[in-house]
Amino acid sequence: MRLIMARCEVAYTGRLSTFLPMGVRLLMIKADGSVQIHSDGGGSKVKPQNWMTPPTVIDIEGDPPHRIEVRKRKGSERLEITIDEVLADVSHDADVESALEKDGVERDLQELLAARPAQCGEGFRLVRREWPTDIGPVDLMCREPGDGWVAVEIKRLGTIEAVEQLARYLERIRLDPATADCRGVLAAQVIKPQARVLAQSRGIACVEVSLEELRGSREPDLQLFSA
Amino acid sequence: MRLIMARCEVAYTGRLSTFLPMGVRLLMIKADGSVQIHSDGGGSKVKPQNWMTPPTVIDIEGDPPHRIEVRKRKGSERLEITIDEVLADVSHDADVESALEKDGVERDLQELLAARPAQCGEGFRLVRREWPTDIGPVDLMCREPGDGWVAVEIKRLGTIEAVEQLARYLERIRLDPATADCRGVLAAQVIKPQARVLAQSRGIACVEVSLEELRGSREPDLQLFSA
DNA sequence: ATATACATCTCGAGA
DNA sequence: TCTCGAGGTGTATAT
Repeated sequence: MRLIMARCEVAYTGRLSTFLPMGVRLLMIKADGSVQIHSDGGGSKVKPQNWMTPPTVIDIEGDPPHRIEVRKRKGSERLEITIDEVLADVSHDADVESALEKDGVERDLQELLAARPAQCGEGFRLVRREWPTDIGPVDLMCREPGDGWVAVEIKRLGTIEAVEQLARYLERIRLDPATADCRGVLAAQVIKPQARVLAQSRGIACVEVSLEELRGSREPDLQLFSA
Repeated sequence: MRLIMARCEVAYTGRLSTFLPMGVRLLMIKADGSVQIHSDGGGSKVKPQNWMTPPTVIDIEGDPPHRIEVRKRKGSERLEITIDEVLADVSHDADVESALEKDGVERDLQELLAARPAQCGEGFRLVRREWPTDIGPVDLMCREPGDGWVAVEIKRLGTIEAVEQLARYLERIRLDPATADCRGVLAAQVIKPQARVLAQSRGIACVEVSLEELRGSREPDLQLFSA
């Protein structure tokens, strides 16, 4: 990783055109060929003001560098950095291996709910995860106590988009006479008020579920024995 | 801006939980209180492996630092950095003023199409930009040669979501008898194949528009005189 | 402060 | 290679 603190101006042309006037910024060039330009807050906070994702071709002219050109290996994007003054220029070997371990993403929620389908609705029994439709898989397909079908869409955050997505699935599922009666349930850790309203008008039920409670709860089968 | 190259491990708890095992990484602490941790490619390229957006409270323990704790000023997010070895630690004053000038974002596209509505469809005349509905404004409302209404949704990239959004607007617009016959047109620089298919089934027309051609074309009025 | 929509979104999985 | 969907999305704007 090469870090250059420099007074520079930056022009990007590609998906759109941008220009960043002369000023002091950090140029970060990673081993994978990605490049990013950071100011000290101001406009951008965590996002770089300019960047290019790999694969790239990087052309550094001069030592100390006075011009850096970054091009995408495929496509016509170009980042042109004109350097007035280099204040610092260091290289370090940083870690490239260890992966970030995540816990609590949508996948985890889906696994927990697949093991405890009754948390999505009274008496729900899981028929299958990732139930296929011709526009993609529904997260959970269950049956209610009366044997009616229920499609469950799982999200961390329940939005209007999630409701629309489930509505699209339901359209397809109901085309099959075998599942023509299928209901829809949106299960999420948090459900936005507007999503709730739209779900209501689309006849879709909403359930908020807590990761902690799911983790704490025993499996339904075990609860039977412990009761 | 403070840049620390360090062998460290990072634990984040908040919206979810993550853990990053010991390894050499760049810690970037900006003047605005934002913090980001970059590896040298690998998993993340342009995105930091961990980060926190301002406003934050940053607690740096030791000199050289052996532990850094970052907390959100509001909420319960926490980033805990345990440092084994500091390889470099420098501070610089980077630019915080100058704004990035952009050209070619959706706003620009909307302005150009508002001035040249016929690019969205033969003989379209603009009635108004940002036509209000009770769920948000439609980008352009036009009339066709036969005086029928057309709602135009403008995107840089035409996706399924864009089609659904326009479909929601059309639902509302058609509730008003005055505009019950309203058609829909999705105008974008690029339209995804799946979006095209969904648009077809929703009775929504698709138009791909080029920023360059829009810029190059004269206004319809001027073309009349030049012809 | 909250809600909404854009983004050079980025990034990974799957076909 | 392309397409689709998730993201600790981030970020700005309007309410």
